[in-house]
Amino acid sequence: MAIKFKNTLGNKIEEFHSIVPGQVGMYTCGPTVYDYAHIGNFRAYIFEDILRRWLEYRGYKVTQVMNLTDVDDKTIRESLKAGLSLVEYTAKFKKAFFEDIETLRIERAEVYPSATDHIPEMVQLVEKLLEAGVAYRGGDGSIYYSIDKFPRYGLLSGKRLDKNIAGARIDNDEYEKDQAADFALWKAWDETDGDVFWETRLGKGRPGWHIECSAMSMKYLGESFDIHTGGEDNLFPHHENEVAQSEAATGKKFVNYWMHNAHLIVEGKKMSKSLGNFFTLRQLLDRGYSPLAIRFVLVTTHYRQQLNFTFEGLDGAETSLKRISEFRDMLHNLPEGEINEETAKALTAARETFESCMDDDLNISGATGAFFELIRTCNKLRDEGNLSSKDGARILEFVKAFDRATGLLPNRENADSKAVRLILDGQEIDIDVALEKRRIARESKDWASADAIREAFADVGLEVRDTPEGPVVKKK
RNA sequence: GGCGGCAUAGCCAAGUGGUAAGGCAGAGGUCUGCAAAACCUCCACUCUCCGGUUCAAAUCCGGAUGCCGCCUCCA
Repeated sequence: MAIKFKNTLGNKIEEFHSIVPGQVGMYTCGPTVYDYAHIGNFRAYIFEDILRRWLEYRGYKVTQVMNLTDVDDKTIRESLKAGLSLVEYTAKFKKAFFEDIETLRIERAEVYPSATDHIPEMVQLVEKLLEAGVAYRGGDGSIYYSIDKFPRYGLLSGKRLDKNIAGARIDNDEYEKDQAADFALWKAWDETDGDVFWETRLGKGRPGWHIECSAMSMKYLGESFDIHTGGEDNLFPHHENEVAQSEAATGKKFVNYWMHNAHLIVEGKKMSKSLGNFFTLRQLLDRGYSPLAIRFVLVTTHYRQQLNFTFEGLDGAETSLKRISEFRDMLHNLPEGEINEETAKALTAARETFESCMDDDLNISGATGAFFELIRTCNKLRDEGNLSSKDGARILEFVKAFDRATGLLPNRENADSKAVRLILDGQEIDIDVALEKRRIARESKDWASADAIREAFADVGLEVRDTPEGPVVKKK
């Protein structure tokens, strides 16, 4: 079955077919590196991560390009405020960004181009647009794109120029431009830019925001490529402008599939600094939430559905992850035996549901539902004594596949218990010794001593569970 | 004002014509010295509301209400 995606261009769900069979080129809108990224930003990056993981799962070789916007109004303003050069300032947040995506287990893109490293490419593209007659120099020396020259303008976002755009902005300072909705390709330097400028054939200045994505995507992915993603807010004007710039310059279709993720809200409200519900990843980690729980919350809601981020949900995510983790541990500790037909059937069903849900425009909620159903079925079979290590090995293959697609599995905690020593009655003792002491205490029904030993385990973050096969020590 | 999206239990959330997945939380139970884990049972006769189409609607159509996004570089 083919993968299907909701294509913003045309606003329909379509079968996905790449330009080159077996390969996908995708451009995913990345961060503007002027501050630490917040969970709303990460929702977009996680959606893009799930997208690339699923394409890889289905056998595509993915080339993902994610831009780093390191020159724009905000980066300039903040670097000036901080008294740092633009390069120094943005370097700090580039580093933070890479740390954060690592924390959230977001797979690395193939290329992370920075805008400031691609000024020549942008200049060249702007020159092409000037030659083509769709760009002009405004009264302020900046170069603007004339949207009247591009008949398809508005096709992607569904905006109609006559109705909305012209009337929407009431900005009487826009005298430099022919038309209000024209946008800057190249911004002539002025004093608010400080020492941020490039001397180019276009004059002294800096690139407009939209041009970097056209220039860099085409450099690394070609003039036409498969997928372009971003948050829904980028649809207009950013992506609309990208299409206009790119297609006017090349005469070719820029992108085949556009995908946009919905925003998130926090506790039912729009996330904003003034409401105090604005969170960076780092703030949530400081509150003690695990990276994987945050990932779980961001991953398990369909990307086109507005996500309500709640702390109750975050707590629930921690529990859900523990359940998955317990399940995997269980599969590693099964008795010898033969393959059980019932297990094989449940496994096949779970896998098919999982995969068909993901193929259907990345329906991750349905997909994880199938996975949890398998967990319950298998746990039950295990309780009944109908699950063997052979079954376990097969199921583990699917568990690994689930992890490849979602990145949700906790690290396997092979609690290196032997190395840990406990403090009991002020004395340091080995785990094995403690367990033996506890066994003796329990045999003589000395529950107080037995519980004290369990407490000692708890003090070093370990948990003792009594099972029919004897005590098991696990990390908490 | 223009355009678009969404509304399913305490919370998160799937389901797009055939009679409400899944997770978390909660209640009771099995097992256990106690725990933990796991399992079992219960937890939406109903999908914001009002009409309509249909043998049949959470699903399609119309209307109302509420929330969200875009319409100056915010994922």
